[in-house]
Amino acid sequence: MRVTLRDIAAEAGVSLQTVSNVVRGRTSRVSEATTERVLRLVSERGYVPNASARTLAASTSRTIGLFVPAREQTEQLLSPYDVAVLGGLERELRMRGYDLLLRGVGGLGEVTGLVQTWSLAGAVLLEFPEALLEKVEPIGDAVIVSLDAYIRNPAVLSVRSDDRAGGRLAAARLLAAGHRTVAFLGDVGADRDDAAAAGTMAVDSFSVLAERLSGFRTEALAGLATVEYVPARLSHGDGYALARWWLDHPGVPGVPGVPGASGLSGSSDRSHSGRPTAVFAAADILAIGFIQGLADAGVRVPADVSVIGYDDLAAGQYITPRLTTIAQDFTAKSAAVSALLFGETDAASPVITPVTLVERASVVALG
Amino acid sequence: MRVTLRDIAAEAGVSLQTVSNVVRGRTSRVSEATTERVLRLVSERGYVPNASARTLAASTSRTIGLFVPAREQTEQLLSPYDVAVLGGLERELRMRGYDLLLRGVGGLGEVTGLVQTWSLAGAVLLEFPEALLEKVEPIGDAVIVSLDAYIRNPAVLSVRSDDRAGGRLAAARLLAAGHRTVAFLGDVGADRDDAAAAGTMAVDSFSVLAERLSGFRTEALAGLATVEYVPARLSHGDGYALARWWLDHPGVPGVPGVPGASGLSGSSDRSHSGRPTAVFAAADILAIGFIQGLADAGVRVPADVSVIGYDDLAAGQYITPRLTTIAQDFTAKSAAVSALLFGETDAASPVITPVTLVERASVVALG
DNA sequence: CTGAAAGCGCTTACAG
DNA sequence: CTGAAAGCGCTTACAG
Repeated sequence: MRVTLRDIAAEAGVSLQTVSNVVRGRTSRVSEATTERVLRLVSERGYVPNASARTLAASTSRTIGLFVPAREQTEQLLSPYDVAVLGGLERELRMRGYDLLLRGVGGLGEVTGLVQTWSLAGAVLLEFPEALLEKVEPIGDAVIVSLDAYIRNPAVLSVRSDDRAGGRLAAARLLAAGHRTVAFLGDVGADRDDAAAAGTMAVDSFSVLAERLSGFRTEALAGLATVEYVPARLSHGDGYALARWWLDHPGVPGVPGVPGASGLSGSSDRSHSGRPTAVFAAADILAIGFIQGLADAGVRVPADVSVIGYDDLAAGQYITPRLTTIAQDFTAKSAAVSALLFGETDAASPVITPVTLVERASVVALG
Repeated sequence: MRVTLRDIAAEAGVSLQTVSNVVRGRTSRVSEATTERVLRLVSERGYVPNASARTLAASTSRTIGLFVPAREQTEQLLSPYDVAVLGGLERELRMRGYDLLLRGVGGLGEVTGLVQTWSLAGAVLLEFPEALLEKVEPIGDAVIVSLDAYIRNPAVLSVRSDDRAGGRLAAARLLAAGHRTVAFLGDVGADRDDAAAAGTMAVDSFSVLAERLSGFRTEALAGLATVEYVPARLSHGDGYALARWWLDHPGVPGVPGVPGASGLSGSSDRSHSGRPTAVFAAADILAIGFIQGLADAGVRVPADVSVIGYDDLAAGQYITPRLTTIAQDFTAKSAAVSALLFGETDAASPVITPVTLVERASVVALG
């Protein structure tokens, strides 16, 4: 039989309520002597609180839901990016005595249901489309936090990296290496206002990418470079397929088909649009796929094209050449999510986490 | 205010118990008419069951705990292998109406506590050392399932791949390619009986790897090959570092320092122990690290050395050359865990899942 | 096939 | 600083 609060109370000769107070650390209301006695009993008898009873009585649990869109059977529930976020978050919650419920969901209704069923204290929404996030309505007192979304919905707090700065950093790095014909890989999606105007939410926008592109373009243009925008989903497969785009690209005039043609070097001709000598892939997974696609086609990175990624996933260090990338601060991101979840006053939504350039081997000076 | 069973009962004009029966699908005890009426009300009023009340009353929850050893702050909670297992498991549980609690733990005491606190129906233990698993004691009626462990403890069920067959498959593949000097990369750990004799459990054994080695060695020896055993932790870093081992290896007599020396071709001299021409890394992550380490040292895979892995993680397709490997059936593994968890009669512990050779590009015929 | 009672183990006010 | 009561929303026997 499991030992309950009542058992401890009986043995200690105090009321049930006193034991409850001690167990929850409200020792200011209890004399030192009884606190000590109760604590000893708790440890001796191996008392563990019953979370269900606690939740039922308090109508809130020390549990946070982590929700991810449910995938096809063959796909993984969690992307490497999700895993990076999850690691820090689980740790953060554990330190605070909270537990984590992990679920793939098919829609907003499910998250509402789950939050209610479990009396969750909060929910974090990973990889939810912005259009969906805009529709979220408050669910009791649960705090709802999204990652990497640019939304107006006050019911959903958010944490994201400084995407625009990241884009700028990437452009600056390529500019510094002498590149003047560059490309952005990533799908910015439908324009938010277009979608709204069309009266539909079916068309989603990916503002995170739009921001990265915006920062990248601004900086690149200021450096007198030509920027090409190439839509692509953030997947290894899309990156891989993009090798074709690069190969089929009209070459530099006068130097057709020759990658990294020296004729481009130092060029500041903005109207000129030859094959990019450097590429900014808006996510590492995309960059990795792209590099592999090129490798399979016999194109060398960075000798023929420089590539810079975004995220700084571990996988970026496992490829050849090691990926130069814009690193996210995953620890800061987890901490921010948790600060928002627990209503810490120093965190105001949206929380924007810093971004840094990680120099490795996939970007090289032109010429 | 949340709508409860009692609200529905009042509106429907039936007892609370009847509503409970309908909601739980025990419709055999309820007339069709009232079932229908109750169901309509449930959906109209948006009733969702309260998991805490349910768990408290039934003293068991529809929740499974997934426990992983807690890591250092900098490490990720979940390895790519864990992610592969988790994906299928979460889906399996979701289909059955179960939820998943994910936790990093510091010891067995924590899992016991968590199982009790949440009245978990079951727990799955990922990456737990076998020595620890042997010490697990029954926790109420909770089903405890481990992955990839060879244990005698009847309190812990287990699911693993056919490690020995996997080892044999790897050896057979290398043999078929003409390799006769091969190596096994992976840490078999302390011998189980040695550890027991020493009266300590601090020294752990890794039977999964011992089995893979055993299968590999048996098959390789039967093919008259020389097998070298090289201890290494299953990490990218250890694999990377192992490039040194290969480079510093005494070369083939008469052909010092020349990798893949043709003098070796077709050799069946078992006493001869030159530099391995092929390597079986007991986990993909190790194989990937090794390949990169070699690449950085200017050694080409598979031209200079062939490499075969184990697991078939997605990452194996993201490197150059694509990794030839022994694939685990993660879907089968998830299904088996779930079958064990829910006491399906067709599943007897240990469940051994099949393994297959996935041919890609990192193994090539010698010479 | 349906109903009234007891109880799961806590917390939340409210008294002393 | 400590205690007795009520109640959270269900499920589990047990009656009819």
